[in-house]
Amino acid sequence: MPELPDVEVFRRYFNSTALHQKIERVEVRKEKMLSGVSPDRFRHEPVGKEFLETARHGKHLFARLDSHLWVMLHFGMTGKLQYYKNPDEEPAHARVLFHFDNGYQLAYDNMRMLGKVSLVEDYDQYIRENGLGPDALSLEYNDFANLLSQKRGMIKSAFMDQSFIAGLGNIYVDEILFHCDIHPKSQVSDLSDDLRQKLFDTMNQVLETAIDRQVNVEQFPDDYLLGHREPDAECPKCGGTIQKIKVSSRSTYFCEQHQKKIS
DNA sequence: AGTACCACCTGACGGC
DNA sequence: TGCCGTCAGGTGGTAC
Repeated sequence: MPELPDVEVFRRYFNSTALHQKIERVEVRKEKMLSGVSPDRFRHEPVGKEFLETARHGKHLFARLDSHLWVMLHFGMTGKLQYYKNPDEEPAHARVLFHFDNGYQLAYDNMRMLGKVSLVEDYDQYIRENGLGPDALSLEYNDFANLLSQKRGMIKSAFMDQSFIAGLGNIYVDEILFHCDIHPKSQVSDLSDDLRQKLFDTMNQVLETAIDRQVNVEQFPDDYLLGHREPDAECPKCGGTIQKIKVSSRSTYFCEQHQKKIS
């Protein structure tokens, strides 16, 4: 799941559950999930502290413990959070757990373990060092247009590139291009000013809609591609046929009828 | 700089 | 039933 909207929903969930609870113990079940911090330090440093606030940049979630100490959570393809008291509510692949003194625990669950968990001292420096571009939802149009004008290659590849814009992934890039009537293999350099504006507006609209609906596919508007991601499905916008292709080796769905290559 | 491919992991599903 | 290939909403490295 976790693209920007999912991570934003996780962040709000974190805020309404684990914030301001005193940490009694940190359990690291899969040390491989940790990055840039020793298991020993990660187990001990948060103890006695509480999470004071959260922040999100792209698909990265940060929870602040101190003025210069954040826990960073990245969810890969299968990560999620669960806050619970009763042990039988523990998710199936809990890899790291924060135990609070109210008897609850926050589990970082990640079946495929493709994500990472870290301790970060300098938030801005972390974003810089990890080559993350500006967050997709905090971008002004002028900056967006400037970035695009310096970018080359296929549109889908560009929007998937986290160093270009942080937060979009396979699903939401397809969704945005679907609503802009743009073929995913179109070249960035072929975009008109009007299309740039449309891409920007659509990006914001799609991300905000997904967050607003809690990333619950059932509640997405009827004309969204999500929910019709299968070959030969009927396009919910124009009745055309949904095609499946590979773009930079990722499965890509689009409507062959209304998404034409710009040239 | 862009692209193509492999690798990291686990699990679900379809075909034989 | 069991084995096998393929696929999955992410990212990092490497080679052309």
